[in-house]
Amino acid sequence: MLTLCQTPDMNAYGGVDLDTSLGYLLKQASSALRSAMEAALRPLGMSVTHYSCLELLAQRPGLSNSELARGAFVTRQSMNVLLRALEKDGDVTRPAQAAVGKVLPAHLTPRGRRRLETASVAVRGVELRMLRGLTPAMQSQASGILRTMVRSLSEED
Amino acid sequence: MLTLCQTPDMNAYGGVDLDTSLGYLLKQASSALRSAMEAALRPLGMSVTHYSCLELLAQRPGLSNSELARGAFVTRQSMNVLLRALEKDGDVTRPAQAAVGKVLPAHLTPRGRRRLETASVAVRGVELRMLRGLTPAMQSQASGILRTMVRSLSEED
DNA sequence: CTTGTCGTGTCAGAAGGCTGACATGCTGAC
DNA sequence: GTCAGCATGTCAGCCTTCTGACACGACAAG
Repeated sequence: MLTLCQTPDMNAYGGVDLDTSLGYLLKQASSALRSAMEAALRPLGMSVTHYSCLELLAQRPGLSNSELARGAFVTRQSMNVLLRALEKDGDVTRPAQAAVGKVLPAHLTPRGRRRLETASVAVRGVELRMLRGLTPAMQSQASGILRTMVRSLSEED
Repeated sequence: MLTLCQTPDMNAYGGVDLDTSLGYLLKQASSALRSAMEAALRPLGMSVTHYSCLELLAQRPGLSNSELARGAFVTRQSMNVLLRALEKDGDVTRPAQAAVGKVLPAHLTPRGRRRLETASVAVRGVELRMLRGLTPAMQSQASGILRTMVRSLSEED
C-alpha cells in the first residue's frame, strides 16, 4: 500500500507503521467505499448521508432525529438540517408537534420511497463490486471482525 | 446492531439490509475508530488529518502536497491549507521554490517530530484497544480482506 | 412533590472539506 | 520541434459537519 514515494528511506522512527496498520487500512477501505458511493449517488443528486437517512427510515419507520443521527454516524444537528431539507423536498414527513415528549417520528413519503428505490440499486451495485473477490466465508469473517472492533472501541476504559 | 428502534416493523422493502451489510459495518467501524482517535488527539490540540500528515512525513520524508493528500484521503486543496498551518507552527518545512517542476517536498522539523511522538503513543493506544479481542490470525485475515475490498472498489468497470 | 439527571430538538457560530478554476511545468506522441 | 495530455500548487467560494449552548419533557431518587 501507499505507493507514493519510491524511496522508503526508513529512519529510526518507531511509530505506527502505515503499511501494516489495520487502522490505516480501515480508513482507506472506508474512504474508497465512500468515494464509490458518492460517485454512484451523484447522478441522482443525493449524498451518502442523504441516502443513509432514507434507507434507515425505510427499514425502521418512525425513527426520530437523534436515532437517525446515530444510525448515520453524524450529530443530531447535522441530521436535523438534512431532515429539514428532506421534509422540504417532500421525501419525509414529520408531525408538527410531538405526540409524547419532544420526539418527532419521521416517515417516508411515497416520493421518498421511490427516490430511495433508485438510489438503493446504485448502492447495491457498489457493495456488490466491493464484495466480489470475497468468498461468503470471508465475508462472514469480516463481519465478525468488524463487529469485534466496534465493540472494543466503544468500550470506555 | 442498530439497536435504535424496538419495532423492526419490516415492510416489504427489499433494499440493502443494514443489519447484514458489510458496507454499513465498515462505515460503523471507521466512524468508531475516527471518534476514538479524535478523542485521543484532542488533548494534544491535533486533528486526525493533522496527525496523518505528520505520520506520513515521518515514514516517507519529502512527500509532496498531493502525495500527502492521497495518503491522508483528502483533496490537494485541503492538505494545502493544513500544510500551510503546519508550516506556520514550525512543525514542517518546505522549500520556497521547487527544485524541479512544481513539487515542493515537505519535511518534519525537530519540533514536528516531537509533537508526532506524543501523538503517536496516543494513537497506538487506540489501535491496540481496537485490536484486543482479535487474534493475530484474525488480524491477518482482516488485512487481506480489507485490501481486497480496496482493490475491487478502485477498479473502474 | 421536588430535584437531579438524561435525552431530545433546535439555534448560532466556527472549522474543515470539497468543487471549480487557473497557471505552471513535466512527458510522450506526432 | 510542437503540441496535447497530465499532474501539480494554489486561489476563491460553497457546503457539510461539528462544537457550544439553550429550553423543554420524561424519568427515577430522595
